[in-house]
Amino acid sequence: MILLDYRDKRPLYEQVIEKMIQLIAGGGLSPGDKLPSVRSLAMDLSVNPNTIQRAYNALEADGYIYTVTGRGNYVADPDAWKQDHESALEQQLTEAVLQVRRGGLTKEQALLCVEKAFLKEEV
Amino acid sequence: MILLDYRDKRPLYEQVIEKMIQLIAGGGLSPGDKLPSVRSLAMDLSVNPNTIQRAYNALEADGYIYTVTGRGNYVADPDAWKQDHESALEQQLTEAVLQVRRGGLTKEQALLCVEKAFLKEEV
Amino acid sequence: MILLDYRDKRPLYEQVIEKMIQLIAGGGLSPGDKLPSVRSLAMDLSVNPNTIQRAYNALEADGYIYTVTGRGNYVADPDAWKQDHESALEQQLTEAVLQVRRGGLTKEQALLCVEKAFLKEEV
Amino acid sequence: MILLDYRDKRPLYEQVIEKMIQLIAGGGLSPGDKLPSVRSLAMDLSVNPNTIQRAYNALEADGYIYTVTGRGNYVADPDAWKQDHESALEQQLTEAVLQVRRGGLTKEQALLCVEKAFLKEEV
DNA sequence: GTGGTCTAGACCACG
DNA sequence: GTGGTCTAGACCACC
Repeated sequence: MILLDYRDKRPLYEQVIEKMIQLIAGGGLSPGDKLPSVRSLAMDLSVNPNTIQRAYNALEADGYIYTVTGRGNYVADPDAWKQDHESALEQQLTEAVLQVRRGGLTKEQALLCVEKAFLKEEV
Repeated sequence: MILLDYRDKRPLYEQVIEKMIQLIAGGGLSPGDKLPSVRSLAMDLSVNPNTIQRAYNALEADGYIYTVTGRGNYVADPDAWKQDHESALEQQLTEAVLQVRRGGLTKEQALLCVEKAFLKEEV
Repeated sequence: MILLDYRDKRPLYEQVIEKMIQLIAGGGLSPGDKLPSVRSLAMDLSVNPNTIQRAYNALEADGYIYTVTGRGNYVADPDAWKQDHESALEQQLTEAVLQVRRGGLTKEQALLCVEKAFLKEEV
Repeated sequence: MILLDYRDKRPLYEQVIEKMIQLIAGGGLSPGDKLPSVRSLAMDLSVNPNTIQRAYNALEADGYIYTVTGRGNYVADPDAWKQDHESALEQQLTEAVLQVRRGGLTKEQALLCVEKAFLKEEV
């Protein structure tokens, strides 16, 4: 369901969050679907349950999932996060562009990068 | 000359590196110019000299500056890093775009972000 | 695993880097193998952990190893550095030959030195 | 007469020694020729006189020049250093070859480097 | 005075 | 316990 990259410098729970959001926003998981339990996913990924718990907490705080104590975690209704999600992505990208602009990259080069990133089939 | 942001999560020396590269690539410092000495810059920023040393070492390793022991650090010839620098920036941005794309952002939205980031006057 | 030469004028961390590269390039350490931890190697060599840290950082920057925070350091995939490594060695040797040539050594004498250096069994 | 490279990591006096030996062994300076005075060469190179003094001392110790107090420094008779000089160069190169060999370079690659270094016209 | 290296000891994030 | 960062203070080489 998810594959972790141990060479990635970011904390593992951030990777879990990112992958989960991708699954949810990409349609791999539909509203109401049950997420794997904290313990089982932790086993799957050979990771400490705390790591998964932390990720699920963050996902719930951001409205992507909701938790029913004693039953499990479920994908939330899209209405709750759709706009927030997109504006967050836009802000993230705008910040990245600003940074390379500070480094001296021109607008044309930046636009080319966008084109290039949207060329490849696989994501 | 440089201002550190203590709320920034990244290590201090990385901030120093980034700011210095911006100064050099942006023309604030010209080839042959002398950088502030390790100790004086450390004093200015209220930071340990080792932190500055580390940043200068990295800048030298990447060809942005060169060091003359007992004399100081100087901005290197642009030929050495110009292409590497730009291709690194492009790769960085492409990676960022790919990431938001995975999050579900469309190409149109991405292009808009670039426009937006290049609108503002200040950098 | 490694032996430091305290009479060597070069910094200790450079010696560690060199020995590690020899171990990796020489096959003494295979891709995926775990390196000794920063602290344990520091203990072994009676050296400050920072010194080892510095060497490992350099090795990672050059692609010889990769680091997983909280887990350890591992030998990287050879594809990443094999060509870079050889071309660096060749450049280093060519530079050395040029230097003795400037000193007046003939090509024949230089070739003899190579033969001599490849005669001895031990490396 | 001599040009210093401030980017060179070695001490300045070592550069002066090397350049002088090249001049002498290469025939740019003949036995009996007068070297520039410590003070004048120091002025020329914008360097502290101590640096030149140190180089001249080393050159005299190795038999390349001889000093007449109050008169100046002169190129010595080749018989004094010719063999020492060559065997020193050979030892230096052999050591360099051993080092790249330890790094995994093959004998064939090493021989190629020698050929390459002797191809270029300029020295 | 300059940069460079090393040590000692502290704190943090991750697991 | 793992690596990573930062500080403080010392010593060295070069100039």
